[in-house]
Amino acid sequence: MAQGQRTTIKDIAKECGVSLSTVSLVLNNNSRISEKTRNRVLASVKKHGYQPNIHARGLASQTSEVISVVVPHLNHVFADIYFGEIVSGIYDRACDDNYKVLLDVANSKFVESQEYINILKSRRVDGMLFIASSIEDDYLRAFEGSPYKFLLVNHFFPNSSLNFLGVDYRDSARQAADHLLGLGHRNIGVIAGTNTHTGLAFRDEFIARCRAAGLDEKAVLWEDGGRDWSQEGGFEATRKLFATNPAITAIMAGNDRMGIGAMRYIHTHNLKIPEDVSVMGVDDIPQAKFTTPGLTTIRHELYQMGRAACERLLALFRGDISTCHEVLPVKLIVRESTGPAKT
Amino acid sequence: MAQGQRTTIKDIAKECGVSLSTVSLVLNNNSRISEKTRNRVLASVKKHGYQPNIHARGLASQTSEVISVVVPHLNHVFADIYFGEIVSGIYDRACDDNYKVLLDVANSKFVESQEYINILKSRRVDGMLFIASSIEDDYLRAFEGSPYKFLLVNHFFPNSSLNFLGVDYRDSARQAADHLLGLGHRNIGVIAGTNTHTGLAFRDEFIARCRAAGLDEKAVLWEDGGRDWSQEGGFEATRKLFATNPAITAIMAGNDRMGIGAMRYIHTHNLKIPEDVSVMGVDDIPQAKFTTPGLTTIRHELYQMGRAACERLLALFRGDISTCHEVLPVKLIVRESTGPAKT
DNA sequence: GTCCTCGGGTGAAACGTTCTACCTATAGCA
DNA sequence: TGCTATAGGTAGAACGTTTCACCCGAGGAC
Repeated sequence: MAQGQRTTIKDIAKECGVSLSTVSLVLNNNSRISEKTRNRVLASVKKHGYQPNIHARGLASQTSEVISVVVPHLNHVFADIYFGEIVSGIYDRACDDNYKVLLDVANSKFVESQEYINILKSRRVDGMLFIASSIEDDYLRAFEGSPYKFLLVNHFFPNSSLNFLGVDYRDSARQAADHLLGLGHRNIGVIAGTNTHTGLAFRDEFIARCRAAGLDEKAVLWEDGGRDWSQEGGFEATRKLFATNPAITAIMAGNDRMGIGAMRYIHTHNLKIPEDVSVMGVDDIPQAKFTTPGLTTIRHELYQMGRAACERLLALFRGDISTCHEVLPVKLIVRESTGPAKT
Repeated sequence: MAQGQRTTIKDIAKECGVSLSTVSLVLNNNSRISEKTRNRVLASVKKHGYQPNIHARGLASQTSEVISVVVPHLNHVFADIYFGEIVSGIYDRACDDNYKVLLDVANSKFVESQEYINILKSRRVDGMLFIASSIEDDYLRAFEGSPYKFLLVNHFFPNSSLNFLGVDYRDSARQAADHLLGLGHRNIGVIAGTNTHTGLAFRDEFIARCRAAGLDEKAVLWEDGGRDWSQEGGFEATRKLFATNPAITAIMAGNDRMGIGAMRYIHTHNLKIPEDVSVMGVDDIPQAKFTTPGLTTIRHELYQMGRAACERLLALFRGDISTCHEVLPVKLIVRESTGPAKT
């Protein structure tokens, strides 16, 4: 295993008495080479444990077979289940096609040094999947009309032609609103994530649906859950909502974690779920099933979304498609945290 | 942004009327070049948004400035908080030195095609951090005495010289045992992760400590928590433990998730924590603080471990060190899930 | 016998850097 | 004057592939 010089294509060629081209063609499964020669080459390759130099290959072929996944700059972001589920989907799909996945975090260095474009210019990666989702990430508009392969995951920019794939947040909001309204709730508090366009879309559609059902401005309040959509943020937002309207009988959280924070607030104030207050989340993370009571939520198939996003990026590489603007369906999951409104 | 040919060092050289070497030296901050020329070149670089081709650079310099992080083949592994915390630490440290992080999963393809070594041979990465931790990953012993830069993270092989860095699981076990014994517990159930050497070390040291305190074989039982150390596994193991010894007053879980599963089992059987049964975990994941009651645990600084592991790998690159066998300290975190044994 | 085709293979340019060895002009010094 | 040192810069080999254009020989068609 320890050797001074690594084996190169030249060594293989010499040993087999063929040209470099022949070895290269064999390695790339080109049918020009006869069975006999092919086997001789392959045997030699195996014998030496030869592996093509990735840089030489990338230089000559102008591709890297690597994709970059960009996540936002949050504390310990890779420990976040939301991003983790998506990344898992991306990885698995990429792996199927022998693509590698490179990590990137959209921190200030990444933005200021324009790493987001340099990584493509330098050919380090063939394309990017951008999960980092903030309404502030406006620099991405630079990709409009660019030749680079690029896809936003569960995130979009209004009035932009950037490729994206995500779940249908507006339908999500409608299903959630209909569920709570159907249970008779007339005083609802919304905990919104306001730093993404999808979060805003969810909030606005949810409120619009409630208004359409006859709830007035005071009957459906919203509060910001904070920029990291955390349990703590949900806890705090719930406090504020109850302070403004003590008659609230349902809390709609923009994601499950904030929903769990809301449950915690409600429990610590000796209210019963769902008898006194119903709570809903969004995403259906595994934890949602294990809360007491189980959390009613709208399932967003994050893993599948990751897979699909990666699939579309690969399709862009292949030229099978040239744009992508796609939303995936969502599904209401009723558990025990929602029930008829207290009368 | 859209151009036919990307700018190369040649374009810059031509525009500035200097040689390729000069441009290259400027880009690598070599002091040979005068301030004047340097500025001229840098201006041109900036103007064209020039970025060196990563493959050309890698080919010439024989490095890639990329490290690979290998995690085990679990379902949706990147959504796992344990690995997520470590990966976050690794990423942040790598980022400080402008290294990139590539993901790998130790699935059957990875093992059978010997990707673990090919990725190094092909120069795709300069080194590897192996978080994938199973006693079955014996193929890694192939790295003993190899020239490749390689480090096991929170994982070790007995009787092996492989580099590693992790926390001190034996000390962890001693602190946990002393805490429970000190509270008067004399019937203890251990939920162990048995598919890692660290998990086995924890179990064995914990039991040894209890025996040393006078507990006999029946008084300290252990049960396997399953290969993914999950909440469900902890739940099921707890059931078995109580079936064997209904007198148990304390459960020691090999990680927090299994501990949370244990708590769930205990709650659903109308026992009180800690009045009837004390429960302890290991790791101190953020969730441990939010359980009811809060989970007593041994804090393993996973993020810091990731950072440290990456730091050591970089030190191996630089040649500052040539081996690494290091354990990090752990700390008992007492919350409300443990209390005096019921008499 | 000549021309075509085609299977199987080769030669060498191209990809875009890094880096060593070398060059030149000028200054300093005895 | 001749010698050395040095600052500033250059030429070109090397890195290890891919791939296009080309070659050769054999078989078939006419």
